[in-house]
Amino acid sequence: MSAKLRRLNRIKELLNNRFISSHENLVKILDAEGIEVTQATLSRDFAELGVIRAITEKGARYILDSHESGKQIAKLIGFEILSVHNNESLIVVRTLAGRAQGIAHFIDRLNSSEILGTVAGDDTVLVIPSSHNHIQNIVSLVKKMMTEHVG
Amino acid sequence: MSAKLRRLNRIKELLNNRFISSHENLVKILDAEGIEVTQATLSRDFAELGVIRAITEKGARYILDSHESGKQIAKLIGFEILSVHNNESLIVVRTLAGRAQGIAHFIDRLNSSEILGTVAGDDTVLVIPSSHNHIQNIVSLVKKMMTEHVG
DNA sequence: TTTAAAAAAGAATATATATACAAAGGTAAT
DNA sequence: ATTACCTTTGTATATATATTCTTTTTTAAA
Repeated sequence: MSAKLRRLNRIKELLNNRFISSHENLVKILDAEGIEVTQATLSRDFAELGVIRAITEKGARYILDSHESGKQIAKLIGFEILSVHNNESLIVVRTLAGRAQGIAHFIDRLNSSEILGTVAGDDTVLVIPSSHNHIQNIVSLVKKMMTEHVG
Repeated sequence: MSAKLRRLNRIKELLNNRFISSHENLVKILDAEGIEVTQATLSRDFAELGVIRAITEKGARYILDSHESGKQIAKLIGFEILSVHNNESLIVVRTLAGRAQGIAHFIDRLNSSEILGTVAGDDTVLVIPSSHNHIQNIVSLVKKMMTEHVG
């Protein structure tokens, strides 16, 4: 993986988990992690990632754009799953932008025989059941996992 | 109604209907309408209204942070869809390389109850229907969207 | 109406972000 | 390895936004 890609991924994580108030703010956080970058580069990265700036009570906050509004996202803390739904053949788990891979990994490790596998995009995880009969069980399982971990 | 309230209402309208790229940009538009205001005041108004700034291909755009505003953002994504097909359980949308995330995002923002979610790779978007019965409707929806926005 | 307090707004400026340009780094073909 | 090209980045700076300080306007009570 290229240095840039690594940086972009880390930026996504930080935007989801911390209150990033300015480019310079993020420059320092990344620097402390050994990722050296200038404000100018972050300006470009933000454009590339589709980052938006919301004005909050605590000043500006940079967040990843997703299907939720800026304010809603800004309020979210920790690794939350937004929803779990299904149709006749699949289960769809919605998460925050950039979180899907992690959630999918977590689901994989449940090692359930009822789950054939998962496919993760950026903010959506597809769970493929080993049989349509297992769909409700899997939905329950994921919802339970969600409450246990979000508390 | 106070002058300030009148201004705030007009600002909301303008943010919804026009591409506002900066405070100064809006200062001029308002001035042309006989509403005199400085950049500093708009800075305060934007904070009060919860305006957010999105970085688009055409530069910054200021939008209201509301559920409606998501649709505004979506309109900004320029894209081309190459094909829309389906089987008994899924819809597959093919796009140009690198465009899938944007298309998926756009489809998400349609906020259709018939769509559970999307998963995007590089040039392919998987659309998961909330029921198999909705597949034809979704195909039509996406095709309509395609002609409206690419035409 | 006068007055005191609060709210709103402007001017100047501090702070923050985007970009032009140059340089460095990477890639593919020869 | 060399060339030509494309991408990425930094530096310096232009552009844009937020804030401090001050003045003006509005509001409410007497």
